[in-house]
Amino acid sequence: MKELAKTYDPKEFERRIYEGWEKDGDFHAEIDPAKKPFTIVMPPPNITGQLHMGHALDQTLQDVLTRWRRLQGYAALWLPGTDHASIATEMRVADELREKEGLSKEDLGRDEFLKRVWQWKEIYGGRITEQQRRLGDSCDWERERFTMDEGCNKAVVEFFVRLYEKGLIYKGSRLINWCPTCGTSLSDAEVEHEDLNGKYWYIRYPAANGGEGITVATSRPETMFADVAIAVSPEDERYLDWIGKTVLLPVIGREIPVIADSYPDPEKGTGAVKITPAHDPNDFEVGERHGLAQPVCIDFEAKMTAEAGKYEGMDRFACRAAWVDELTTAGYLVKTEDVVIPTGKCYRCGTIVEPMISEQWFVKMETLAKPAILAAKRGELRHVPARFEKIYLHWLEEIRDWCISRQLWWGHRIPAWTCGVCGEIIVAREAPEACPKCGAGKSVLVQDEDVLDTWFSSGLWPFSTLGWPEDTPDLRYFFPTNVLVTGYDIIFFWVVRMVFSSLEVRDEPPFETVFVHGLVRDELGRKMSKTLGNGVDPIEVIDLYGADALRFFLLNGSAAGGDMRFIMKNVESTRNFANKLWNASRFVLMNLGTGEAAGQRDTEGLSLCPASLRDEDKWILRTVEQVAAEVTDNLEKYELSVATQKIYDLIRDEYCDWYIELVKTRLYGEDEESKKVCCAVLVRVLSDLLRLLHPFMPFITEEIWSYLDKPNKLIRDSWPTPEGFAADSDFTAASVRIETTKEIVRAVRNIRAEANAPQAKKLPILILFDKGGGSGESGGERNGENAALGAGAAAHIQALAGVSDIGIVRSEAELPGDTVSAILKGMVLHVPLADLVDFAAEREKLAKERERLTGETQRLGGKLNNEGFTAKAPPAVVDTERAKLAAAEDALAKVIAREAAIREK
RNA sequence: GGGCGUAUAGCUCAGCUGGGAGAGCACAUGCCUUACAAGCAUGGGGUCAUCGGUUCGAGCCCGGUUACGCCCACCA
Repeated sequence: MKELAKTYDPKEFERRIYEGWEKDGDFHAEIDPAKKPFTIVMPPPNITGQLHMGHALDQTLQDVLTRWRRLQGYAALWLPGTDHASIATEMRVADELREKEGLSKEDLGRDEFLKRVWQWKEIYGGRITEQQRRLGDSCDWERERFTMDEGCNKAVVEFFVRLYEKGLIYKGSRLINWCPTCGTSLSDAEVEHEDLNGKYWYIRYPAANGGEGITVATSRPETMFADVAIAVSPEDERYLDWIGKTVLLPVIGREIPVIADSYPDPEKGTGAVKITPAHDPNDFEVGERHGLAQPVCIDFEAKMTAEAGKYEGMDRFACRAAWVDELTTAGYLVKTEDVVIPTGKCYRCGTIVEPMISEQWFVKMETLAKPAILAAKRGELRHVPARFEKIYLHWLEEIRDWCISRQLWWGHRIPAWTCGVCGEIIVAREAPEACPKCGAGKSVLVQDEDVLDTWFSSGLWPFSTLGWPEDTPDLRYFFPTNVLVTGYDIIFFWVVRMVFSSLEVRDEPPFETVFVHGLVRDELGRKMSKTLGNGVDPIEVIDLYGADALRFFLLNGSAAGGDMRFIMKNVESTRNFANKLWNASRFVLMNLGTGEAAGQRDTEGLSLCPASLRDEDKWILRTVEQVAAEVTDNLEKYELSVATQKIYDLIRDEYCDWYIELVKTRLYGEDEESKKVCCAVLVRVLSDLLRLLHPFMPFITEEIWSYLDKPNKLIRDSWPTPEGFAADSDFTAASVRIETTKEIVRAVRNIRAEANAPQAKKLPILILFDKGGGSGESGGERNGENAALGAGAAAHIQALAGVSDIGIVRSEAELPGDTVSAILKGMVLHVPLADLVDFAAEREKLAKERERLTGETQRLGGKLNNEGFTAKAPPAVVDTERAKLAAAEDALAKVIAREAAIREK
């Protein structure tokens, strides 16, 4: 006979359970016309490294949703994969190459370098999927994808060509963000802004005719070498006379015009702005408007060009210092001002980005963004929590053309060829055989060296992974997907791109819901990062406490898109919860084991004949059903942490602390029939609890389930469905009786603890029922009293509260003098404690209680006398308040009576 | 310069569409009760940041203030 081990040891079974699922294909989603599909496409982790705690949260949320829907009978597909992460991976591999072999990627050459990256991908990609297995991810590994696999590559090329053919992709020379360290262009999203301490240098540009000239402020004096004009506002009276005249670049002596443009703001700086089209986005636009030249004084390595004269070859910042010195000496520096400068930095390496003019490929955003904005506004795309829609819309409304070419090797090569003879650009799905314009042969057609922004391919992820551009069965069945789970930090990087890409080729959003979660921070609330070294490895936590405990902890703390702190010690409590369930199950199994064949352990199917059920059985069945309904509702609303909490309470409080305790007298008793019934209920309820908990704690639930001799595995079983217990008046009445019993037990325990009565000593109790309380039956008070408590109540109270005898008294007069009392609904409970009774303390307690109840009755009375309340509040609320008042008045009367009774003691 | 979030028990945080505040940890007391000391029982502890408004009624809705945090942004 199988027994659960004495201690919960997740290491013992988590791997085994996972291997079993995988081996049996339990994660595989079959297309089934009889079932509804449920699809989540996993945000592909970068192959740059390993999963961190944020991934663990992200993955757990997705796994909960997937497992839950799978239990509900959906064809649930969670499609996994990894991202090639063009720039990030290339940097990592190049770093490794430099450190280990002292080689640059150029030393290796493109082909050889790419081989190395593919090797890296094998190692790190495998490491990531291994971590996902440890977490318990129930994703369909048979459908695993990679953003650079054949199918995804095909999708990227197809998408590129289509956009190009529609005129939505163009090649042009424009001002882009350039990272001198990574040696590539960047999209706007890849630039992070940071406020740095800097200066404004006020520099005088003398008039060409030898006059005083114009003073301008600049934070970047080193760009002066590429100045082509001074711009002023046409409405700025100070400079009206200057328009059309010229000034000289100080020291350099080059003559530049003063032009009028709408860009300068008279309120800012000196009102006059130096114009450097090649190194500033605003100036670039001004330059375009006025047809100005675009001299370049900083090159792609952030060094000064020949334009800077003697500074040629100098680093841009070194040049700045030297140049300011020279200007100062020459008397052109008017003043300086300390100021914070918002500075753009490369999101990968932190280098200050240099705006550069460069020929790049761009996606025209305006036409693509519009439908994506509409989809959200029409509600075809829902954000949870809703406030994140603002971030999404804001980004789309502000969006500018997207620079998609990168001067890198690792990524999707741009499907464009240039004809060496006539210069024609050919964009095609496959390498062209000849130039369509001049007919030149293949040998002179050169493919663009650049690769695409990594987000270009991830934007296609929800459908490229399902087979697009082919019209596959998977695509037809599983697309559009149901929900996208992601952190708020990549909404604009990624979510918007998936939406407009999908709208472009599929004419519908790629998912119904974007479920947004927050970041996992360290114990001090700081972002976990490599540089701080404060990251916690999920695997480390799993090794210590188990994957289930980690998952439950993450879920519990991940409410409503907010950030959460990861506190290692607190994972202990969820591990302890798992241990609790483990032991409760062990207890149930031990009791089932007695004298029964192993094959009969699954007593769930035993008909639960209502007549044979006791109050506590009905109560727990009803409670579980209610909570199951609530949990289902919470999951539908993506309130995962609320659901987690409810299941926790149900298992811990109701099942373990109450039901199992209530049932022990029967299990240890002589009544075999009753024993059988409660065993059936124990197993039945345990089964439902395991079903409810499985999405959250998949391992332990599957492991325990395996001891229940069920016909199938839990992962493929079903979600609990209501059977009408909650609505059954018989079950409801039984539940009320159990709640009363619990009240009495708690009251006795309280009295015992407060009075310091020995734990082991059995105490008698006396119950003074309210006059007429619970009666109404012809048999008189006695029957009414029994009805209030139920047949099994006495045994329950005796067992759980350490009570010897339960006496019923009719009046205060029948009581012994030395009791401690508790005022309960419909009764006063007395515990005779003889010399242990502290009447002074008792009076104090009662006085306090009287005060509280007096306040409460006044408050409620006032409320109910207020016509505004009775007229306007919903009837149900008024009824509740009336009942509360009645209860409070009743309790108050009893308190006063009790006070009177012990006044002389 | 815009936008957003958070402020609730000593700590970390819940609190669903407004009807007198909860959990975990910590703390105190008593228990080796035959599933569990990774446990059981009991208890103490909160003018729900602040000011004002709406309402019969506000932790929750509205406005102001303060503190901390985040995001976006091409201002010399």
